[in-house]
Amino acid sequence: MKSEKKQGRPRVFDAKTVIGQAREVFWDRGFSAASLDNLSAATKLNRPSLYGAFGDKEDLYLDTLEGYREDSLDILFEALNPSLPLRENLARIYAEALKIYLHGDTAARGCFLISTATAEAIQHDRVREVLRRSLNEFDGAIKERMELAVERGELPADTDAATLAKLASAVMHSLAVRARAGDTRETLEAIARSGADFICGRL
Amino acid sequence: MKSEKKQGRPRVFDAKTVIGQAREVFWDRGFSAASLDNLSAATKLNRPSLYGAFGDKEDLYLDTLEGYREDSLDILFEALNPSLPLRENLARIYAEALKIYLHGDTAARGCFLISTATAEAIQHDRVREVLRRSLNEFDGAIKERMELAVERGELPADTDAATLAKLASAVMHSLAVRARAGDTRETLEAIARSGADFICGRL
DNA sequence: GAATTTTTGTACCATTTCGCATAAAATTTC
DNA sequence: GAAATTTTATGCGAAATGGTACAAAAATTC
Repeated sequence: MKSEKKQGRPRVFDAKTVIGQAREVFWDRGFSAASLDNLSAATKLNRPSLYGAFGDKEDLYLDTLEGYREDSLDILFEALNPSLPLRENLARIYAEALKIYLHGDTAARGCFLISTATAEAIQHDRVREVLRRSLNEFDGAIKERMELAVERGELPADTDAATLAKLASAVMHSLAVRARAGDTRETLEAIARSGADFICGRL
Repeated sequence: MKSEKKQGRPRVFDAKTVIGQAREVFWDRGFSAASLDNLSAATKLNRPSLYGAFGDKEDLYLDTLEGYREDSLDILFEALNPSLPLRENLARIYAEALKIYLHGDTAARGCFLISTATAEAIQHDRVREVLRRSLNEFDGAIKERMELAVERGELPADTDAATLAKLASAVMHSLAVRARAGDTRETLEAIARSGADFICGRL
C-alpha cells in the first residue's frame, strides 16, 4: 500500500506502540484523570508530537479504545475455536479475560473498556458509541458460536442464541468489575466456572 | 441523641440533600471530571462550605458512594421479600435496577458505583474498598435468599448459594454497563428476564 | 546542494483546578 | 447585650491543565 517513503523528517516512534503505552496510562487513571504530562512521560513523546500525530486527548483515548477492542476481538475469536466443545470455548474466554483483568502494578486493572469508558460514556458520545459497539460485537461473536452449538446439538434446539450469548458476556462483565474491585483470583475463577456450567446447561 | 442545639451560625443546608445533589454531578461526569465548581453550582454551596462540611472532593465523593450503597441495599432488601417466589424476587431486583440505570437527562446513567467508582478504583484505595464492600454486600443479601430457597425446595438441594448469588449479581452488573453504553430498555429487559429464568432453573 | 516538507523540542499562554485565608453574618451561652 | 462559636461569602493564589507558536532538525524531491 504505502510503500513510498514519506517526505519530511521521519517519526522516531511507532504509532501502535505509542497507543499501547497511552492505553496503560488511561487504564490506570481513567480518561479524565490522565494528564497530557502523564501521557507524554509514558510515551516519551512531547505534547506537540502527540497532538500532531493523534489529535487531542479524546482522540488519542478513542484510539486506545479502538486498539483494545481489536485486540480483545482477536483473543475472543481465538477462544471461540469451533473445533472445541462450547464448554471449553467459554472456559477459555473467561480464562483469557482474567489473564488481562488480573494484571496490574498496584491493583488488578479489570477491563479497559468497562472500567474507563463507562465513566465517560455520558459526557462523550463517541466514547459511548465505541463502548456500545464493542459490547455488541462481543455478543455477536459469541452468538455465532451458540448458533453453531444449537445446530450441533450442544445446546437445546429452542435456545435463544442471542440472549444466551448476552448472558455469557454478562459473566465476563461481572468478572471485569469484580477484578477491579479487588476480588481474588480464586473467587473470580469460581464465578467463571459456574458461569460456564450454567450457560452450557448445568446439572 | 443530639437534641441540644449546636452553638454558632446554623447551616442553611441539609447534608443528605447536598450529598444527593453532589451524587448527580458525579454520576454524570465521573469523579475526576467533576469540578468543585460543578458541585458548588449543583449544591448551591460555595466551596468553603462544601469543604468545611464534607472535606475535600474525594471525601465528598466517598459520602455519595456510601449513600448510594445504603439506598441500593434498602431497595434490594425490599425486593428480596421472602414471601414472594425467588423468581419474582429476581424480577423485582432487575426491574428496580433498570428503573435507576435507565434514568438520565441526556443518556441512561447506569449504576453509579459501577460506572464511576471502577474508574477510580486503581488510584484511590478507599474508593476501591467501598466498591468491593458494596458488591460483596449485594452478593451476601442475595445469597441469604438463595439459601432460604434451597431450604424451601425452590432450588436444588446441592445448590451453591454463594456462587449462584454472584451469578445473579453478574446479570445486574451487565445491565449496569449496557445501560450506560446505550442499550435499549427492551434489550435490557430481555436480558433480565432470561437471566432470572436461568438462575431459577429454566426448561 | 537548495527548496520543500514533516517532525521534534522549547517555551509559553490562557484557563481551570483545588484549596484556603480572611472577614462578615448568624446563632447560642453567659 | 457581650463573648464565643460556627457557618457563609468574597476573593485570592499557587499549581496543574490542555493546547499551541515558533524555530530547529531531519528527511525527500528536484
